[in-house]
Amino acid sequence: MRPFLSVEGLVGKTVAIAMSGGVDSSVAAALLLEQGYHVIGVTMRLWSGCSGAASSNPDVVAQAGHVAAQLNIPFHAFELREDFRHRVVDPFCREYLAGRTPNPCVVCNKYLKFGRLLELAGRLGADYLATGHYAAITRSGAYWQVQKAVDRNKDQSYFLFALNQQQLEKCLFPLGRLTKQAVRAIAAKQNLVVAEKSESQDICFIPDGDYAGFLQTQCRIDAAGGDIVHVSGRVLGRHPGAYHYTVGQRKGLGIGWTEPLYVVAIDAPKRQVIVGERQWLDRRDLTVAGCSWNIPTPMQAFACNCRIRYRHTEVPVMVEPLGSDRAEVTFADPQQGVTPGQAAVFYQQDRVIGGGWIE
RNA sequence: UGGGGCGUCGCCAAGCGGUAAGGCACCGGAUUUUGAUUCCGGCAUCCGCAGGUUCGAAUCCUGCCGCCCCAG
Repeated sequence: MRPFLSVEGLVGKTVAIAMSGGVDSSVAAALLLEQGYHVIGVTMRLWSGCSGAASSNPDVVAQAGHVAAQLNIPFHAFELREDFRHRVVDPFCREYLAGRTPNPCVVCNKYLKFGRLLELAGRLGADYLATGHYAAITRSGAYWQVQKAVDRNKDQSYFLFALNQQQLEKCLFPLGRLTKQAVRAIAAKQNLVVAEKSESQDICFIPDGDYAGFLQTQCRIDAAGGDIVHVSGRVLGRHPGAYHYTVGQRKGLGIGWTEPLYVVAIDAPKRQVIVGERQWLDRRDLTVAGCSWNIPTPMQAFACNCRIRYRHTEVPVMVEPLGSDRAEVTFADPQQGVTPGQAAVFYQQDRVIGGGWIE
C-alpha cells in the first residue's frame, strides 16, 4: 500500500495537485498539505472560452490560482490547448460523425491529465500527481489498480480505466476514502472560497451543454438531416442530424407513439436514426477494442463484472480476449443501452482490472 | 350521394346521460465530471360543426362537414 497517513514516508515528497478551481480538487490540495506533502498546484489551459457561451463560464485557471493562493502553495498553469484539441476534441468530433457516442473524459484523463500534465509536473519535481477524483489506488500483486471510491455514489473509477501502470504508479487520489458530504465539510471548515460551488456540469469544453451546436461551429460537422426509422422499416419522422442522438436515448425524438421509443442504432452513412421499443435495446454481448489491462494481459476467457457506462451498476460478464487488444463480452443477463463509443470497464470486486471501447 | 364505419389534447386512446382515464410527445424540476437512462411535476372548462331533447350530454335525436371501407 502507498503511504497514506504515515508522515515518515512522506518526508521530502512533492505532489502536484491538478486544480480545477472546484470543491474537490481544492479540498484534495488542502488534505495533501495536512498530510505533510510538499504541494504544488497545477492546472491546464485546455480550451479558450472564446465562443460566446463558454466565455460566460468562470475562468478555470483564475479560479484554481485563487485557491492556490489561499492555500499558499506555488501554482503553475500549463498551456495545453493544442494537445487538447488534437487528443480530445478532434476525436470527439470524429466519433460523432461516425455515429458513435464518445467519452472525452476518459481520453482526457489518459492523454492530458495523466499524460501531459503528469509529465510537466514531473519536470517541476513532483513525485506524484494528485487529483480530486473520487477513486482510490491500490496494489494487487505486481499491479497498481484503481479502486472504487468509498462514496459509491460519486465513484469515478470508470473514467480512469485507461491509465497504464506507469501512470497509476504516480497517482494520488486524496478523496477516495471520503464522502462528498465530508469533502464539503472540509471545504467549509477551511473557509475555501469554493466551498459553496455547485456540482460540475457537462462536458467541460461545452459548458452550456449544447454539444450539437458545438459540433456545428467548432467541428464544422455536416448538419444534414435524415430519417428516423422504426426497426420495422417504417419511416416515422425526420431528424436534424444523427449527431444529436445517442443509442438508448428516449427524449427529443418528437414522435408520438403508443409506447416510448428509444434510439436503437445510428447508421451514419445512411443518415438514419433507428428507433424501437424498449426491448430492442437489449443486448446479450458486445465487442470492445483498444483494451487496456491492469492485470496480466488475459489470454483466455474469464469472469468479472462490467460497467457499460458511467454510473451503470456493474453486471456479471464473461470476457473472451480476441488478441491482446480486443475482447468479446457476454452478459449474464441482457443489458440495455450498449452504446458504441462508450467504454466497457471491467471490475473485480471494487477494483478496475481493465476496459475497452465498445465497437 | 347504394350500404357500413368513424370523427375526444400534436399522436394513440378510454368514456356509452351525471359533469373529460391513461400512454406517447412536449415543457419544467431532481439526479449526473461523457452522451443517455431514471425519477418527480405540468399539460383538453372541453369532446368535427350547428341545432334539439334533458335538471344535466362527449355520451340521445336532427342536419351539415370531413375521413375510411364494401359495393355496383
